[in-house]
Order: sequence, then C-alpha cells, then structure tokens
Amino acid sequence: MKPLHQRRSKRLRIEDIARMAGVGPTTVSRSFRQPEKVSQKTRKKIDAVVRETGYIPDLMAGSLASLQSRLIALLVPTIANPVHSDIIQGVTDYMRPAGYEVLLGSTGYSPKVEVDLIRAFVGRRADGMVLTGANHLPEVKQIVEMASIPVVETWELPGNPLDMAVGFSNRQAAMSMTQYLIDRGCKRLAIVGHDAPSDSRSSARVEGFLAVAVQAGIIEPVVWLVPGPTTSQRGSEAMSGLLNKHPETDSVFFVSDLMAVGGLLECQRRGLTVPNKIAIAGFGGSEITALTHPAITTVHIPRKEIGKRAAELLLLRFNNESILEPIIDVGYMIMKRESA
Amino acid sequence: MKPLHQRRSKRLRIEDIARMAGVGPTTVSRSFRQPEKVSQKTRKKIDAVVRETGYIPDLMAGSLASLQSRLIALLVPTIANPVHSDIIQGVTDYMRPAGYEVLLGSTGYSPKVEVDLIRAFVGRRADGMVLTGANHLPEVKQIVEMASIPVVETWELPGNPLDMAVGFSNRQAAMSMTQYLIDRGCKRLAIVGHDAPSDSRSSARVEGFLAVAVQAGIIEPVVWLVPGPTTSQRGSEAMSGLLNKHPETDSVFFVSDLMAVGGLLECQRRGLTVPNKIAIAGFGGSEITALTHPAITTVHIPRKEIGKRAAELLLLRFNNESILEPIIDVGYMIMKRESA
DNA sequence: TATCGCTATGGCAGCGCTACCATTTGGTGG
DNA sequence: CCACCAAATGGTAGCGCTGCCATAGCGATA
Repeated sequence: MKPLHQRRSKRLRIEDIARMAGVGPTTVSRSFRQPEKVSQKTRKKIDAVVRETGYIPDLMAGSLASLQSRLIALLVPTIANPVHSDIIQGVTDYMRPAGYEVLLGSTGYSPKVEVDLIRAFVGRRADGMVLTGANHLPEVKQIVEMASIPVVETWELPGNPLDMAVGFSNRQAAMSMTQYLIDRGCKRLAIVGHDAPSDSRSSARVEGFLAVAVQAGIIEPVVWLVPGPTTSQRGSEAMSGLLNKHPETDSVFFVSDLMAVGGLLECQRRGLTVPNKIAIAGFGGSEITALTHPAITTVHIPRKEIGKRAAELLLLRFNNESILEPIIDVGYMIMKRESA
Repeated sequence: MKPLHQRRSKRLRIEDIARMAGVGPTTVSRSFRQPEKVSQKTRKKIDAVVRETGYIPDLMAGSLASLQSRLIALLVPTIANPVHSDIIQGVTDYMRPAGYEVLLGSTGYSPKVEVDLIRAFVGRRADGMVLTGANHLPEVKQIVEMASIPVVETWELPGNPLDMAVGFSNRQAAMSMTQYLIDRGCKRLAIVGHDAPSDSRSSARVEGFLAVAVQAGIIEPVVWLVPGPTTSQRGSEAMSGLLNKHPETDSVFFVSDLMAVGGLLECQRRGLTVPNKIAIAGFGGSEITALTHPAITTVHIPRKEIGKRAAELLLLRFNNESILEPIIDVGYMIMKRESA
C-alpha cells in the first residue's frame, strides 16, 4: 500500500482508516454497511477514526465494486410545473430513506432529448428509472431492455408499457367531468384542447369528452384546439374565439387548469357570470384553481402519490419481491367548486 | 482478459469493444472523449461496433479513474414550490449541455437533513454543489472544505459565504417595496411576516420594512407574524387578525405571494376594495399574483437566472477560469400591478 | 539512407471499494 | 484439555475505466 502523499489522488481511503483503526479494510466496509456484523468494540474504534478524520466513503467506487449504484433516474418534461414537481417530490421523499439518490433530467418535451438523457443515466448505471408519459421513441425500449433496468412510466397509463406504470386514464377522467357537466344541466358543451401531436393526453381527454357528449345526445359539441403552450393567455384567447363563433355555449371544459384560469378571466372581462351564464371546468388540480373567484371545478390527480407509488414499485423490484400489480391506476377526483 | 461469460458482471466492457474493433482499449476510450485525436478510419470501425452492440460506457468506472464525476449536487428545501423549481430548471438546463448531470435532494427545510444529504453527495463525489439559503450548520463548512468542493449558495446572499453565491438582498428588496407603498400615499403600513427562527429571509424583509417606515415617519408600523407554512390560508387568517386589531391599516405587505393571495381574498370577503380601501403587496413574483383580481403588486425575483448564474460559476471554477465576482447580486424588480 | 517530428495507438497500473472466500477467535460441552 | 461451532475478522482479486508513458507509423528533409 502506497503512502498517501505519493498517490495520484490525495483522498483518504478505506485502507487508511483500516490501518489507523488497526483492523482490515473489509471490517471497515462492513461497519458501514452491516454494522450488526461487527463487534461493538471494533465499531467504536472505527467510528472514532472516522470522526477524527472526517472520512466519507467513496460511493462511486463502492458502486463499481458492488455493481449497483443506488441511483434512480427521474425524467420529466419540465420541472417548473407543479404537475411534475409533485411527482419529483414524491419520488425523492420515498427513495431517500431507502438509501437511493435521484438523478434528475428534464426533457423539455423532446423525445430525442429524452433518449439522450436515458442513455446518459444508463451510463451512470442507475438502478431504476422513472419516466413521464407513455410515448417514447423506439430506442428507449431497446436501451432499457439491453440494460435490463426497471422502468416506471408515470402520469398517463401506457397502452403498451415498457415495464411498470403508475397513472390514470385521461379518457375516463374527461368522461367523468363531462358527465358531471351534463348532470348539472349544461346543454351546449365545448372543450378546449391542445393542438400538439405529441400531447396524447389532451387527445385522450377530448375523445372522452366527445364519447360522453354524443352518448348523451348533446347537440353539436364543440372542440376548440389551441397550439403552443397551454398558458392562461392561450386560455383567454381560446375562450374569446370560441364565444365569438359559438355564443350559445353554456359550458367549457379546458384540458388544463391554467387555460381554464385564462378562460375564466375572459368571461369576467365580457361580463358573463360564471357559472350562471357559462360553466367552466379545468383539469389537473393545480392550486390556482382554488384561488380564483369563483374557484374552478377541476379534475384532481393525486400527483404526489404517483411519485410515491412509482418509488414503491422500484423498491419492490430491487428487493426481488413479487409485484402483483405492475400497472397502477391511481384514479382521479372531480373537485366540485364554484365555476361549474 | 477473461471471456465475458465467466466474469462476475455480464456487462460489455471497453476492452470487448476494443477487441471487436481490432484496436486497443485506450483508443476506444479516446474515440468517446476526444474523437478528434482518433483517425477517422479507426473511429468508424469503433462506431460500427458500438452501434451493433448497443454498448454504453460505464461513467461510474470512468469517474473513478478520472477522479471527477461530472455530477452536480443540488439541494432545495422543497421541490414543489415554484421558487425552487425555477432554480432547479435553471441549473439543469445550463449544466446538461456542458456534460454535467444533477443530483437532486430536498431538505424539507431541515438543516440536519441538509447535512446528511451533503454528506451523501460528497460521498458520490459530486464535482460541485448548489445550496439554497445562506444558513447552514457548521458541519457544512467542514465537509465542503475537507472535500474541497466548489459551492454556490443561492437565493439569499450570505453575510459570510462558504464559497460563491448568487442571490439578492431581501432587506433591500423589502425596503424598495415599502418605499413604493409610501410613495403611493399609504400612511398606516403593516407587514405580515413568517414566525420561524430558521426563516431569516422573512426577518430580513421585516427589518427592511421597518427601517424605511421609521425613516419616513410612519406612525406605528405594524408587524404581524404567522407561524407554520406560508400558505394562502395563513394569509387570510393574518389579514383577518390584523384588520380586527388595526382597522385603520391602509396597506399590507406580505412576505410571500401565497399569503398575499389569501389576504386579498379576506379583504374581498369583507367588502374592502383593493387597492382603494387597502393596498396589498406580495413578495416572490409567483405566477398567481398575475392571475388574481385585482392582480397583486409584488417583488419579482429572477429565479431562473439565479440557477443559471450558479451553474455558470461552477463551470468557470471547473475550468479553472478566474472568477471576478464570486458573489452575484441578481437584483429584484417591483412588479407594479393593480393591488397597490 | 538516416534523422527528425509529428500523429496515432497501445500496455498497464491504479482509481477506492466490495464479493468471495479463508482464517482466526472465543465460548461450549464432553 | 480438546474438539467443535458460530461469530468476527482479514487478504485479495476484480468492478470498468482513464492517466501516464512508451511505442509505432509515416512523411518530410537533408
């Protein structure tokens, strides 16, 4: 064993600690990871040296040797959106106590960036992966299968899952909300969706809306699609265009809460009272929906629970426990408020 | 070199690729990290083998050998808060193109958890660290100095920085807002702060408020502190208590936007018109402040830029470039809206 | 042809740890 | 006092890569 000062790295190593404590390196390693297998006396000696030196074991070297990284890769489209940040929070909160750390990547809604990130995280030998959404490039399947790494897809429930999944049915949720609007007496329904090919969530919601509307014999249900980001600004514009073309509309279901907020503002600008003159509904369960006047009726998704469940699934898999339900539907809830 | 099937790990290694391509392992490594140093012919051969096998190099082993991980540790109190998620977004967006990945940890506002996470991330040999806030347990200084790892503190500007910092002065920002309220003609000022010892941001804001109020000769400026989380619920309660005790108040400055929203709602419940009867101001620049009626005047902080600047500082340090300004004040902006 | 000066390539030790055994220790029962 | 066994401990190869240096190749120049 070379003396510290003539090594390429000046870092303290486990063998240094071992020597100082008068034990073997194996014993030091054990006293970190399986303390119960080391006699109390020995452990005390080691702890003393560790405290004194401030030694922190190198987990990368450990990962290399043990062939497991205790790292989870977590991919989201964007962090600055409560939808995803709640999932992130759920995953990290649940993984940390189990000794896993989270590698975070944001794809910016780009499937190509997603693949790049997945490759990078597989390169880091992440033990598991949590993806957002159910649509991925074909490479993804290849990579994760080749690396044989457990994967959980979240948010949407995939028709053809890569591995495991936690989410809810956008179609069903939209159907429930539509039925609710009809039950409340709305006759001229409209939905404002997102005109983006990669946003299959929006299309599933529009589909669900139409299915129920047609079933209930609604006359001419209106579908209004907006391109670009689903901001409140877009919501206002959509509401404006929609009302100009279909002034008889008595309820508008927005596929995103933020757009619903914008829509509400536009109604107020026009002096249309909500919900008397026109009912408004959102989707997502964001906090803002509770803060507007009137508060917006929306579909609430248990976002943090999605993260938690995803983490649970991964941990079960790591411990080789059997997973009875690899595809979990966490459901949704119609949050009845004042706007509809 | 042992054949693949009798190794402890079944993973493909660089030497396998090298053999298949008929070159040495060093050349394969180089063709990944410094392609310009490898002849085009050789590179093509290697690329072909890589594509064919789906080989992904092990970055952990690479990190161990090169003594650098290309990993950044990022600590926030909680992810599900736009204040922090924007910083996260800023850091990841800026770090990724430079080849760095982000390890994310959330402390839940606990200094002890923070230390644990820092220790874990130092164990993973993160090359740099971004912390939130300026108050840390003394262990933190020890650990980062021992590990000699670059650190950026964000959000608040620390009086006694660990290393580098990016943020703004809470005191000054609060002073500006207070002055603004006074200039608008408010005479009976109140501030709603956060009654938590570890929340030094709130106290700095209250201080700034008082300094300006006293200076301007305001009669009996009111300081109202609320315990617990700074939610809109708490804001409503604070407004209610405050108005009962000091009905003459003509402007309330909330140290958090969410509380300001709650305060606004309470005023509306009481039939007090904002801003005519009472002015309301918030702090933070959250999106919601633009969506209420009336929209709330607030102090806007360039959050994403904080993340970006922090990342910049780390990259400069990694490249051994000189840093002229290790403490960066990104400033703030009084967002004049309708509520004040 | 011999010499130089590049660029391109390769061999191998070592990064710091853990898995896998082998060995030692200490307590028990005969 | 010895055989026996479980608990505690230790030696060392190897995890997959890169840093360091040595060597090979190859054209240009004298």
